[in-house]
Amino acid sequence: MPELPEVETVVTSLRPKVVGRMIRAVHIRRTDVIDPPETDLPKHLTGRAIRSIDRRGKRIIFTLDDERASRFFVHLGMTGRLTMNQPDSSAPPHTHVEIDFDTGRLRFTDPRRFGGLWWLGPDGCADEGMGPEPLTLRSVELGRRLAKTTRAVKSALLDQSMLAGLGNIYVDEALFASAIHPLRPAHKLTGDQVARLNRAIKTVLRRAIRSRGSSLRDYVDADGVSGSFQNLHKVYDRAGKPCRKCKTPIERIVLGGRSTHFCPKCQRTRS
DNA sequence: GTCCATGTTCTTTA
DNA sequence: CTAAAGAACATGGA
Repeated sequence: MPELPEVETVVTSLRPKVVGRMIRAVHIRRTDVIDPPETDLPKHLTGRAIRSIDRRGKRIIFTLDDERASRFFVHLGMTGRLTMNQPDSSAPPHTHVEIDFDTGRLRFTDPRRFGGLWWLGPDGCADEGMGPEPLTLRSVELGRRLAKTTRAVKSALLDQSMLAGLGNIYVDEALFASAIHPLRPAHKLTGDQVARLNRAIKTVLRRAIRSRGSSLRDYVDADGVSGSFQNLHKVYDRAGKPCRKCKTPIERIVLGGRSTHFCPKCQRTRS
């Protein structure tokens, strides 16, 4: 479900509800979504206030208002939700963690449990294994990174240590917007193609954020509201439908085990 | 029953 | 040794 635009939307919708608020209680309903496993989350969080909430890649980072700036982050995996609810409201199925504020109950639910909560501790840093942020990345730096691998550009862009925050939807959309074939080896992109790709990534992500993300199945923001960018997808989940630019049927292939959508006419630079 | 799914990580292969 | 490809994880919907 959640890629950079969805996570950004969760963060901005959650921020005014939790920043500056005191944590009154923490309920762990499944310990195996917490990492490290022995973390005593209620001990760390109860009585502390939230200083800030930020996004890094697909991670939602909470910084506590203690003198040591303790941190944890939530990753939504495929089906995770982070929503603010009425105090004392009862938990729906697959609720794993609840954090109570005076103003409401923050709830992490995740049926597939690919997501979780990671305790980072004092001065914790959520950057490990994360590539640069795509919204501020310069074209030369993207090119420098892509030149280091022979993998298909689609697979390279999905790698969070290459670039942090893109997932299957937005990689397909960005490759279409820059007219690059997903199978093209990353190191073979021309300078012009890298520049186009870098621009396309930013444009697609900004538009998706403006639409509050794509809701294909599970995704909602902190208020439980769906996004609408799925209506503006040009290739993702449109196999067999006419390309919005040239009417050629959109193709679907499997690349690295992931469904991959592209227009065979608009995205011809294959090798 | 089958296949598929917005993500990550571990294992296997080259 | 490293990079790349593949499998695995858990659940629900079509």
